Amino acid sequence: MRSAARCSSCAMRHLCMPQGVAANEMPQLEALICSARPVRRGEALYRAGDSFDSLYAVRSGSLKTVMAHRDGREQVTGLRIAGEALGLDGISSDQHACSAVALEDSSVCIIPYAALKHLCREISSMQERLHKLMGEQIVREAAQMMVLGSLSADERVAAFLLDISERNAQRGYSSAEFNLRMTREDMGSYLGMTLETVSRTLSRFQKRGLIDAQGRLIHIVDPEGLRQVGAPSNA
Amino acid sequence: MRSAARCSSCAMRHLCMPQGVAANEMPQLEALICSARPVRRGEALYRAGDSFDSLYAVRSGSLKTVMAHRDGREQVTGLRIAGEALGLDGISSDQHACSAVALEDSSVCIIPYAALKHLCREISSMQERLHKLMGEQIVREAAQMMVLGSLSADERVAAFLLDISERNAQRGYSSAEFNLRMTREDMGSYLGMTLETVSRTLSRFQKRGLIDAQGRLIHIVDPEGLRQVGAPSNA
DNA sequence: CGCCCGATTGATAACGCTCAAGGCAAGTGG
DNA sequence: CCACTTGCCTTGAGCGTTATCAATCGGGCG
Repeated sequence: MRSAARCSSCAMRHLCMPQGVAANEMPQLEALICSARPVRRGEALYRAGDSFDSLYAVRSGSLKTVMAHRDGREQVTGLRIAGEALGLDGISSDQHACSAVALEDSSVCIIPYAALKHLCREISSMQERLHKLMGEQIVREAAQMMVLGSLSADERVAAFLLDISERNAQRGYSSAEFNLRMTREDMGSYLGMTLETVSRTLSRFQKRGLIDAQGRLIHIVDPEGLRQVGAPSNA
Repeated sequence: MRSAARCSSCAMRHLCMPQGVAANEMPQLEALICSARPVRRGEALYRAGDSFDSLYAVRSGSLKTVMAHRDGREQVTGLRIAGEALGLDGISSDQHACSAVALEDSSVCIIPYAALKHLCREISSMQERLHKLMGEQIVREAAQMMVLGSLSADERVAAFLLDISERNAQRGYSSAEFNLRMTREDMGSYLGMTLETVSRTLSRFQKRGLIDAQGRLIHIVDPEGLRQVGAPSNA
Protein backbone atom coordinates (compact mmCIF):
# COMPACT_ATOMS: atom_id res chain seq x y z
CA MET A 1 0.00 0.00 0.00
CA ARG A 2 1.20 3.44 -0.78
CA SER A 3 0.51 6.66 1.06
CA ALA A 4 -2.94 7.92 0.27
CA ALA A 5 -2.92 11.32 1.91
CA ARG A 6 -5.66 13.41 0.36
CA CYS A 7 -4.37 16.28 -1.65
CA SER A 8 -6.96 18.46 -0.02
CA SER A 9 -5.01 18.12 3.16
CA CYS A 10 -1.72 19.29 1.74
CA ALA A 11 -0.44 22.79 1.43
CA MET A 12 0.11 22.47 -2.28
CA ARG A 13 -3.38 21.40 -3.08
CA HIS A 14 -3.72 24.26 -5.51
CA LEU A 15 -1.22 22.53 -7.73
CA CYS A 16 -3.41 19.58 -8.41
CA MET A 17 -5.27 21.42 -11.13
CA PRO A 18 -6.91 24.69 -10.12
CA GLN A 19 -5.57 28.07 -11.01
CA GLY A 20 -8.55 29.46 -12.80
CA VAL A 21 -11.12 27.32 -11.08
CA ALA A 22 -13.66 29.50 -9.35
CA ALA A 23 -13.91 29.29 -5.60
CA ASN A 24 -17.51 28.14 -5.64
CA GLU A 25 -16.48 25.05 -7.54
CA MET A 26 -14.05 23.89 -4.92
CA PRO A 27 -16.36 21.37 -3.34
CA GLN A 28 -16.61 19.50 -6.60
CA LEU A 29 -12.90 19.69 -6.95
CA GLU A 30 -12.53 17.99 -3.62
CA ALA A 31 -14.59 15.18 -4.98
CA LEU A 32 -11.76 14.48 -7.36
CA ILE A 33 -10.03 11.77 -5.44
CA CYS A 34 -6.57 13.20 -5.39
CA SER A 35 -4.20 11.10 -3.40
CA ALA A 36 -0.47 11.54 -3.06
CA ARG A 37 2.28 9.13 -3.89
CA PRO A 38 5.94 9.20 -2.98
CA VAL A 39 8.53 8.31 -5.59
CA ARG A 40 12.04 7.57 -4.50
CA ARG A 41 15.10 8.79 -6.36
CA GLY A 42 15.65 6.67 -9.43
CA GLU A 43 12.25 5.04 -9.19
CA ALA A 44 9.82 5.25 -12.10
CA LEU A 45 6.43 6.83 -11.49
CA TYR A 46 5.35 5.14 -14.70
CA ARG A 47 7.09 3.50 -17.60
CA ALA A 48 6.60 3.71 -21.34
CA GLY A 49 3.93 1.19 -22.21
CA ASP A 50 2.20 1.31 -18.81
CA SER A 51 -1.52 1.74 -19.09
CA PHE A 52 -2.59 5.32 -18.62
CA ASP A 53 -5.20 6.21 -16.06
CA SER A 54 -3.96 9.21 -14.13
CA LEU A 55 -2.33 12.53 -14.53
CA TYR A 56 0.09 13.72 -11.89
CA ALA A 57 1.19 16.98 -10.35
CA VAL A 58 4.62 17.16 -8.81
CA ARG A 59 4.14 18.05 -5.19
CA SER A 60 7.79 18.05 -4.18
CA GLY A 61 11.02 17.03 -5.79
CA SER A 62 11.55 16.63 -9.51
CA LEU A 63 11.30 14.03 -12.26
CA LYS A 64 12.59 13.54 -15.76
CA THR A 65 10.64 12.03 -18.63
CA VAL A 66 12.52 9.63 -20.86
CA MET A 67 11.60 8.27 -24.25
CA ALA A 68 13.21 5.27 -25.89
CA HIS A 69 13.87 4.45 -29.51
CA ARG A 70 13.34 0.84 -30.53
CA ASP A 71 17.10 0.39 -30.93
CA GLY A 72 17.46 1.06 -27.22
CA ARG A 73 18.74 4.63 -27.38
CA GLU A 74 17.05 6.79 -24.78
CA GLN A 75 16.59 10.51 -24.58
CA VAL A 76 15.42 12.75 -21.79
CA THR A 77 12.41 14.60 -23.19
CA GLY A 78 11.46 16.69 -20.21
CA LEU A 79 12.09 17.84 -16.67
CA ARG A 80 9.32 18.51 -14.15
CA ILE A 81 9.78 20.42 -10.95
CA ALA A 82 7.37 20.91 -8.09
CA GLY A 83 4.11 22.40 -9.27
CA GLU A 84 4.26 21.04 -12.79
CA ALA A 85 2.00 18.51 -14.47
CA LEU A 86 3.03 15.10 -15.64
CA GLY A 87 1.55 12.22 -17.56
CA LEU A 88 -0.08 13.89 -20.54
CA ASP A 89 1.90 11.60 -22.80
CA GLY A 90 -0.53 8.83 -22.02
CA ILE A 91 -3.72 10.43 -23.21
CA SER A 92 -3.34 9.73 -26.89
CA SER A 93 -3.16 5.97 -26.76
CA ASP A 94 -4.25 5.02 -23.25
CA GLN A 95 -0.72 4.03 -22.48
CA HIS A 96 2.27 6.10 -21.60
CA ALA A 97 4.64 7.01 -24.41
CA CYS A 98 7.52 7.75 -22.09
CA SER A 99 8.75 6.94 -18.61
CA ALA A 100 8.85 9.32 -15.67
CA VAL A 101 11.78 8.84 -13.29
CA ALA A 102 12.36 10.71 -10.05
CA LEU A 103 15.58 12.72 -9.91
CA GLU A 104 15.34 12.88 -6.13
CA ASP A 105 12.93 11.60 -3.53
CA SER A 106 9.70 13.19 -4.66
CA SER A 107 5.98 13.20 -4.15
CA VAL A 108 3.21 13.56 -6.70
CA CYS A 109 -0.54 14.10 -6.56
CA ILE A 110 -2.54 11.55 -8.47
CA ILE A 111 -5.41 12.82 -10.58
CA PRO A 112 -7.55 10.02 -11.97
CA TYR A 113 -8.14 10.87 -15.59
CA ALA A 114 -11.62 9.41 -15.83
CA ALA A 115 -12.83 11.51 -12.93
CA LEU A 116 -11.10 14.57 -14.29
CA LYS A 117 -12.73 14.12 -17.67
CA HIS A 118 -16.09 13.87 -16.01
CA LEU A 119 -15.45 16.98 -13.99
CA CYS A 120 -14.39 18.87 -17.09
CA ARG A 121 -17.76 18.20 -18.59
CA GLU A 122 -19.45 19.83 -15.63
CA ILE A 123 -17.14 22.69 -14.79
CA SER A 124 -16.04 24.78 -17.73
CA SER A 125 -13.18 26.43 -15.88
CA MET A 126 -11.85 22.97 -15.17
CA GLN A 127 -12.09 22.08 -18.82
CA GLU A 128 -10.33 25.31 -19.69
CA ARG A 129 -7.57 24.53 -17.24
CA LEU A 130 -6.93 21.08 -18.63
CA HIS A 131 -6.90 22.35 -22.18
CA LYS A 132 -4.39 25.04 -21.27
CA LEU A 133 -2.23 22.50 -19.52
CA MET A 134 -2.09 20.40 -22.66
CA GLY A 135 -1.64 23.45 -24.85
CA GLU A 136 1.29 24.59 -22.74
CA GLN A 137 2.94 21.25 -23.09
CA ILE A 138 2.54 21.44 -26.86
CA VAL A 139 4.11 24.88 -27.01
CA ARG A 140 6.91 23.97 -24.62
CA GLU A 141 7.84 20.95 -26.69
CA ALA A 142 7.77 22.98 -29.89
CA ALA A 143 10.13 25.45 -28.25
CA GLN A 144 12.44 22.61 -27.29
CA MET A 145 12.41 21.42 -30.89
CA MET A 146 13.71 24.87 -31.80
CA VAL A 147 16.43 24.62 -29.19
CA LEU A 148 17.53 21.25 -30.53
CA GLY A 149 17.24 22.21 -34.15
CA SER A 150 18.69 25.70 -34.35
CA LEU A 151 20.91 26.49 -31.41
CA SER A 152 24.60 25.83 -30.85
CA ALA A 153 25.78 23.87 -27.85
CA ASP A 154 26.50 27.05 -25.88
CA GLU A 155 23.13 28.49 -26.70
CA ARG A 156 21.34 25.30 -25.71
CA VAL A 157 22.95 25.20 -22.30
CA ALA A 158 22.26 28.89 -21.75
CA ALA A 159 18.64 28.50 -22.85
CA PHE A 160 18.23 25.52 -20.56
CA LEU A 161 19.59 27.30 -17.51
CA LEU A 162 17.37 30.31 -18.16
CA ASP A 163 14.33 28.08 -18.66
CA ILE A 164 14.88 26.34 -15.34
CA SER A 165 15.54 29.65 -13.68
CA GLU A 166 12.27 31.10 -14.94
CA ARG A 167 10.28 28.05 -14.00
CA ASN A 168 11.74 28.15 -10.53
CA ALA A 169 10.74 31.77 -10.22
CA GLN A 170 7.24 31.02 -11.46
CA ARG A 171 6.79 28.40 -8.77
CA GLY A 172 8.12 30.63 -6.04
CA TYR A 173 11.65 29.27 -5.79
CA SER A 174 14.89 31.12 -6.34
CA SER A 175 15.63 32.02 -9.94
CA ALA A 176 19.31 32.58 -9.17
CA GLU A 177 20.26 29.42 -7.35
CA PHE A 178 19.04 25.88 -7.66
CA ASN A 179 20.06 22.27 -7.47
CA LEU A 180 19.72 20.74 -10.87
CA ARG A 181 19.65 17.16 -9.68
CA MET A 182 20.18 15.82 -13.19
CA THR A 183 23.53 14.33 -14.09
CA ARG A 184 25.57 15.89 -16.89
CA GLU A 185 24.49 12.95 -18.95
CA ASP A 186 20.80 13.71 -18.42
CA MET A 187 21.37 17.32 -19.36
CA GLY A 188 23.26 16.28 -22.44
CA SER A 189 20.56 13.87 -23.43
CA TYR A 190 17.89 16.53 -23.02
CA LEU A 191 19.94 19.06 -24.97
CA GLY A 192 21.09 16.73 -27.70
CA MET A 193 24.77 16.74 -26.84
CA THR A 194 27.30 14.66 -24.92
CA LEU A 195 27.95 14.97 -21.22
CA GLU A 196 31.50 16.13 -21.94
CA THR A 197 30.27 19.04 -24.00
CA VAL A 198 27.84 20.01 -21.27
CA SER A 199 30.64 19.95 -18.73
CA ARG A 200 33.00 21.99 -20.89
CA THR A 201 30.29 24.52 -21.63
CA LEU A 202 29.45 25.00 -17.98
CA SER A 203 33.16 25.42 -17.19
CA ARG A 204 33.44 28.08 -19.88
CA PHE A 205 30.36 29.89 -18.59
CA GLN A 206 31.90 29.86 -15.17
CA LYS A 207 35.17 31.32 -16.44
CA ARG A 208 33.20 34.05 -18.18
CA GLY A 209 31.46 34.85 -14.92
CA LEU A 210 28.01 33.92 -16.17
CA ILE A 211 27.36 31.22 -13.61
CA ASP A 212 28.86 29.63 -10.56
CA ALA A 213 28.47 25.87 -10.65
CA GLN A 214 29.49 23.40 -7.97
CA GLY A 215 28.49 20.11 -9.46
CA ARG A 216 24.72 20.09 -9.69
CA LEU A 217 24.34 23.24 -7.66
CA ILE A 218 23.95 26.09 -10.08
CA HIS A 219 24.14 29.77 -9.28
CA ILE A 220 23.16 32.09 -12.08
CA VAL A 221 25.39 35.13 -11.72
CA ASP A 222 24.63 37.01 -14.92
CA PRO A 223 21.26 36.12 -16.46
CA GLU A 224 21.53 38.94 -18.96
CA GLY A 225 24.87 37.61 -20.07
CA LEU A 226 23.37 34.16 -20.51
CA ARG A 227 20.68 35.65 -22.68
CA GLN A 228 23.39 37.18 -24.87
CA VAL A 229 25.18 33.88 -25.42
CA GLY A 230 25.31 33.23 -29.14
CA ALA A 231 24.56 36.84 -30.04
CA PRO A 232 26.87 38.26 -32.75
CA SER A 233 29.09 40.12 -30.31
CA ASN A 234 29.77 37.02 -28.23
CA ALA A 235 31.99 35.08 -30.62
CA MET B 1 -15.37 37.39 -48.13
CA ARG B 2 -13.95 33.94 -48.14
CA SER B 3 -15.56 30.70 -49.13
CA ALA B 4 -17.92 29.48 -46.48
CA ALA B 5 -18.85 26.07 -47.79
CA ARG B 6 -20.20 24.00 -44.94
CA CYS B 7 -17.95 21.16 -44.05
CA SER B 8 -20.99 18.97 -43.89
CA SER B 9 -21.29 19.27 -47.61
CA CYS B 10 -17.81 18.04 -48.33
CA ALA B 11 -16.61 14.51 -48.74
CA MET B 12 -14.00 14.88 -46.03
CA ARG B 13 -16.36 16.00 -43.37
CA HIS B 14 -15.24 13.19 -41.15
CA LEU B 15 -11.91 14.90 -40.80
CA CYS B 16 -13.29 17.88 -39.00
CA MET B 17 -13.21 16.05 -35.68
CA PRO B 18 -15.12 12.79 -35.53
CA GLN B 19 -13.56 9.39 -35.62
CA GLY B 20 -14.99 8.03 -32.44
CA VAL B 21 -18.06 10.19 -32.35
CA ALA B 22 -21.14 8.04 -32.30
CA ALA B 23 -23.50 8.25 -35.23
CA ASN B 24 -26.39 9.43 -33.10
CA GLU B 25 -24.46 12.51 -32.17
CA MET B 26 -23.98 13.66 -35.70
CA PRO B 27 -26.77 16.21 -35.65
CA GLN B 28 -25.04 18.06 -32.86
CA LEU B 29 -21.81 17.85 -34.72
CA GLU B 30 -23.44 19.52 -37.65
CA ALA B 31 -24.34 22.34 -35.36
CA LEU B 32 -20.65 23.04 -35.05
CA ILE B 33 -20.33 25.75 -37.61
CA CYS B 34 -17.59 24.30 -39.67
CA SER B 35 -16.82 26.44 -42.67
CA ALA B 36 -13.98 25.97 -45.10
CA ARG B 37 -11.24 28.36 -46.02
CA PRO B 38 -8.82 28.25 -48.91
CA VAL B 39 -5.18 29.13 -48.28
CA ARG B 40 -2.98 29.83 -51.24
CA ARG B 41 0.59 28.61 -51.53
CA GLY B 42 2.84 30.70 -49.36
CA GLU B 43 -0.06 32.35 -47.57
CA ALA B 44 -0.33 32.17 -43.77
CA LEU B 45 -3.44 30.61 -42.29
CA TYR B 46 -2.41 32.30 -39.07
CA ARG B 47 0.71 33.92 -37.73
CA ALA B 48 2.49 33.71 -34.41
CA GLY B 49 0.84 36.25 -32.16
CA ASP B 50 -2.53 36.14 -33.91
CA SER B 51 -5.40 35.75 -31.52
CA PHE B 52 -6.58 32.17 -31.26
CA ASP B 53 -10.18 31.29 -31.79
CA SER B 54 -10.33 28.30 -34.07
CA LEU B 55 -8.79 24.97 -34.70
CA TYR B 56 -8.39 23.77 -38.26
CA ALA B 57 -8.42 20.51 -40.13
CA VAL B 58 -6.55 20.30 -43.39
CA ARG B 59 -9.06 19.42 -46.05
CA SER B 60 -6.71 19.40 -48.99
CA GLY B 61 -3.12 20.39 -49.59
CA SER B 62 -0.51 20.78 -46.86
CA LEU B 63 0.92 23.38 -44.52
CA LYS B 64 4.02 23.85 -42.42
CA THR B 65 4.12 25.38 -38.97
CA VAL B 66 6.95 27.77 -38.26
CA MET B 67 8.22 29.14 -34.99
CA ALA B 68 10.52 32.11 -34.59
CA HIS B 69 13.18 32.91 -32.05
CA ARG B 70 13.36 36.51 -30.91
CA ASP B 71 16.63 36.95 -32.80
CA GLY B 72 14.78 36.28 -36.02
CA ARG B 73 15.87 32.71 -36.61
CA GLU B 74 12.97 30.56 -37.74
CA GLN B 75 12.44 26.85 -37.63
CA VAL B 76 9.84 24.62 -39.20
CA THR B 77 8.21 22.78 -36.31
CA GLY B 78 5.67 20.71 -38.16
CA LEU B 79 4.11 19.57 -41.39
CA ARG B 80 0.38 18.91 -41.82
CA ILE B 81 -1.13 17.00 -44.67
CA ALA B 82 -4.77 16.52 -45.58
CA GLY B 83 -6.73 15.05 -42.71
CA GLU B 84 -4.53 16.42 -39.94
CA ALA B 85 -5.37 18.96 -37.27
CA LEU B 86 -3.84 22.37 -36.93
CA GLY B 87 -3.91 25.26 -34.51
CA LEU B 88 -3.47 23.58 -31.14
CA ASP B 89 -0.52 25.87 -30.48
CA GLY B 90 -2.94 28.66 -29.70
CA ILE B 91 -4.84 27.06 -26.85
CA SER B 92 -2.37 27.75 -24.10
CA SER B 93 -2.29 31.52 -24.31
CA ASP B 94 -5.22 32.47 -26.52
CA GLN B 95 -2.80 33.45 -29.21
CA HIS B 96 -0.89 31.36 -31.66
CA ALA B 97 2.67 30.44 -30.77
CA CYS B 98 3.66 29.67 -34.33
CA SER B 99 2.61 30.49 -37.87
CA ALA B 100 0.96 28.10 -40.32
CA VAL B 101 1.93 28.57 -43.95
CA ALA B 102 0.49 26.69 -46.93
CA LEU B 103 3.03 24.66 -48.91
CA GLU B 104 0.61 24.51 -51.83
CA ASP B 105 -2.86 25.81 -52.54
CA SER B 106 -4.82 24.24 -49.73
CA SER B 107 -8.14 24.25 -47.96
CA VAL B 108 -8.90 23.92 -44.27
CA CYS B 109 -12.03 23.40 -42.21
CA ILE B 110 -12.52 25.98 -39.50
CA ILE B 111 -13.61 24.70 -36.11
CA PRO B 112 -14.51 27.52 -33.72
CA TYR B 113 -12.87 26.66 -30.44
CA ALA B 114 -15.56 28.16 -28.22
CA ALA B 115 -18.24 26.07 -29.89
CA LEU B 116 -16.07 22.99 -29.78
CA LYS B 117 -15.41 23.43 -26.10
CA HIS B 118 -19.10 23.72 -25.47
CA LEU B 119 -19.79 20.61 -27.49
CA CYS B 120 -17.14 18.70 -25.59
CA ARG B 121 -18.99 19.39 -22.39
CA GLU B 122 -22.10 17.76 -23.81
CA ILE B 123 -20.73 14.90 -25.83
CA SER B 124 -18.14 12.80 -24.08
CA SER B 125 -16.92 11.13 -27.25
CA MET B 126 -16.23 14.57 -28.62
CA GLN B 127 -14.27 15.45 -25.52
CA GLU B 128 -12.35 12.22 -25.83
CA ARG B 129 -11.55 12.96 -29.44
CA LEU B 130 -10.21 16.42 -28.68
CA HIS B 131 -8.10 15.15 -25.82
CA LYS B 132 -6.60 12.45 -28.01
CA LEU B 133 -5.87 14.98 -30.70
CA MET B 134 -3.90 17.08 -28.24
CA GLY B 135 -2.27 14.02 -26.72
CA GLU B 136 -1.15 12.86 -30.14
CA GLN B 137 0.42 16.20 -30.83
CA ILE B 138 2.29 15.99 -27.54
CA VAL B 139 3.64 12.54 -28.34
CA ARG B 140 4.52 13.45 -31.91
CA GLU B 141 6.50 16.44 -30.77
CA ALA B 142 8.31 14.42 -28.14
CA ALA B 143 9.25 11.94 -30.85
CA GLN B 144 10.57 14.76 -32.99
CA MET B 145 12.67 15.94 -30.05
CA MET B 146 14.22 12.48 -30.04
CA VAL B 147 14.90 12.71 -33.75
CA LEU B 148 16.61 16.07 -33.32
CA GLY B 149 18.48 15.10 -30.20
CA SER B 150 19.74 11.60 -30.88
CA LEU B 151 19.83 10.81 -34.57
CA SER B 152 22.49 11.45 -37.20
CA ALA B 153 21.68 13.40 -40.35
CA ASP B 154 21.10 10.22 -42.34
CA GLU B 155 18.85 8.80 -39.68
CA ARG B 156 16.84 12.00 -39.46
CA VAL B 157 16.15 12.11 -43.15
CA ALA B 158 15.24 8.43 -43.21
CA ALA B 159 12.94 8.84 -40.20
CA PHE B 160 11.30 11.83 -41.80
CA LEU B 161 10.61 10.04 -45.06
CA LEU B 162 9.17 7.06 -43.24
CA ASP B 163 7.01 9.30 -41.08
CA ILE B 164 5.52 11.05 -44.09
CA SER B 165 5.07 7.74 -45.81
CA GLU B 166 3.16 6.31 -42.86
CA ARG B 167 1.00 9.37 -42.46
CA ASN B 168 0.16 9.28 -46.14
CA ALA B 169 -0.85 5.65 -45.81
CA GLN B 170 -2.98 6.41 -42.74
CA ARG B 171 -4.87 9.06 -44.68
CA GLY B 172 -5.44 6.83 -47.67
CA TYR B 173 -2.70 8.15 -49.92
CA SER B 174 0.23 6.28 -51.36
CA SER B 175 2.92 5.38 -48.89
CA ALA B 176 5.44 4.81 -51.65
CA GLU B 177 5.18 7.95 -53.68
CA PHE B 178 4.39 11.51 -52.72
CA ASN B 179 5.12 15.09 -53.50
CA LEU B 180 6.87 16.60 -50.53
CA ARG B 181 6.16 20.20 -51.49
CA MET B 182 8.65 21.52 -48.96
CA THR B 183 11.91 23.01 -50.17
CA ARG B 184 15.17 21.42 -49.10
CA GLU B 185 15.55 24.36 -46.80
CA ASP B 186 12.24 23.63 -45.07
CA MET B 187 13.21 20.02 -44.64
CA GLY B 188 16.57 21.03 -43.26
CA SER B 189 14.95 23.46 -40.88
CA TYR B 190 12.54 20.82 -39.65
CA LEU B 191 15.33 18.26 -39.25
CA GLY B 192 17.88 20.58 -37.71
CA MET B 193 20.36 20.53 -40.56
CA THR B 194 21.30 22.57 -43.59
CA LEU B 195 19.65 22.29 -46.97
CA GLU B 196 22.94 21.09 -48.48
CA THR B 197 23.13 18.18 -46.09
CA VAL B 198 19.54 17.24 -46.88
CA SER B 199 20.32 17.30 -50.56
CA ARG B 200 23.46 15.23 -50.19
CA THR B 201 21.69 12.72 -48.01
CA LEU B 202 18.87 12.26 -50.48
CA SER B 203 21.39 11.82 -53.29
CA ARG B 204 23.18 9.18 -51.29
CA PHE B 205 19.94 7.38 -50.50
CA GLN B 206 19.16 7.42 -54.19
CA LYS B 207 22.54 5.92 -55.09
CA ARG B 208 21.95 3.21 -52.52
CA GLY B 209 18.63 2.42 -54.15
CA LEU B 210 16.58 3.37 -51.09
CA ILE B 211 14.56 6.07 -52.79
CA ASP B 212 14.01 7.67 -56.13
CA ALA B 213 13.77 11.43 -55.83
CA GLN B 214 13.04 13.89 -58.60
CA GLY B 215 13.15 17.18 -56.80
CA ARG B 216 10.22 17.23 -54.42
CA LEU B 217 8.71 14.09 -55.85
CA ILE B 218 9.78 11.25 -53.64
CA HIS B 219 9.44 7.57 -54.38
CA ILE B 220 10.28 5.24 -51.56
CA VAL B 221 11.85 2.20 -53.15
CA ASP B 222 13.09 0.31 -50.12
CA PRO B 223 11.27 1.22 -46.90
CA GLU B 224 12.93 -1.61 -45.04
CA GLY B 225 16.29 -0.32 -46.08
CA LEU B 226 15.37 3.15 -44.85
CA ARG B 227 14.44 1.67 -41.51
CA GLN B 228 17.91 0.12 -41.34
CA VAL B 229 19.71 3.41 -41.93
CA GLY B 230 22.00 4.04 -39.01
CA ALA B 231 21.89 0.45 -37.84
CA PRO B 232 25.34 -1.03 -37.00
CA SER B 233 25.72 -2.89 -40.30
CA ASN B 234 25.05 0.22 -42.38
CA ALA B 235 28.26 2.14 -41.80
C1' DC C 1 14.36 33.37 -74.50
C1' DG C 2 16.27 34.76 -70.41
C1' DC C 3 15.63 35.14 -65.62
C1' DC C 4 15.34 33.43 -61.04
C1' DC C 5 14.71 30.36 -57.50
C1' DG C 6 15.83 26.07 -55.92
C1' DA C 7 18.71 21.95 -56.11
C1' DT C 8 23.09 19.76 -56.56
C1' DT C 9 27.88 19.13 -55.89
C1' DG C 10 32.59 20.28 -54.34
C1' DA C 11 36.29 22.09 -51.17
C1' DT C 12 37.37 23.52 -46.73
C1' DA C 13 36.87 24.39 -41.94
C1' DA C 14 34.69 24.25 -37.49
C1' DC C 15 32.07 22.38 -33.96
C1' DG C 16 31.09 18.84 -31.18
C1' DC C 17 31.94 13.68 -30.57
C1' DT C 18 34.87 9.91 -29.18
C1' DC C 19 38.28 7.94 -26.56
C1' DA C 20 41.07 8.32 -22.64
C1' DA C 21 43.05 9.71 -18.24
C1' DG C 22 42.56 11.68 -13.90
C1' DG C 23 40.09 13.84 -9.84
C1' DC C 24 36.76 14.27 -6.28
C1' DA C 25 33.23 12.85 -3.03
C1' DA C 26 30.40 9.51 -0.89
C1' DG C 27 29.74 5.05 0.45
C1' DT C 28 31.47 0.23 1.95
C1' DG C 29 33.98 -3.17 4.27
C1' DG C 30 37.92 -4.87 6.60
C1' DC D 1 39.88 4.60 10.67
C1' DC D 2 41.65 3.85 6.44
C1' DA D 3 41.87 1.41 2.01
C1' DC D 4 39.02 0.54 -1.65
C1' DT D 5 35.21 0.91 -4.68
C1' DT D 6 31.91 3.38 -7.30
C1' DG D 7 29.71 7.05 -9.73
C1' DC D 8 30.06 11.40 -11.61
C1' DC D 9 32.58 15.25 -13.24
C1' DT D 10 36.41 17.51 -15.57
C1' DT D 11 39.89 18.09 -18.97
C1' DG D 12 42.74 16.87 -22.98
C1' DA D 13 43.89 15.20 -27.83
C1' DG D 14 42.43 13.83 -32.22
C1' DC D 15 38.99 12.86 -35.45
C1' DG D 16 34.58 12.89 -38.02
C1' DT D 17 30.29 14.76 -39.32
C1' DT D 18 28.12 18.48 -40.74
C1' DA D 19 28.24 23.58 -41.67
C1' DT D 20 29.95 27.07 -44.64
C1' DC D 21 31.21 29.14 -48.84
C1' DA D 22 31.05 28.87 -53.65
C1' DA D 23 30.13 27.40 -58.34
C1' DT D 24 27.05 25.23 -61.44
C1' DC D 25 22.94 23.31 -63.04
C1' DG D 26 17.99 22.95 -64.18
C1' DG D 27 13.16 23.89 -64.47
C1' DG D 28 9.26 27.01 -64.39
C1' DC D 29 7.47 31.38 -65.50
C1' DG D 30 7.14 35.91 -67.16
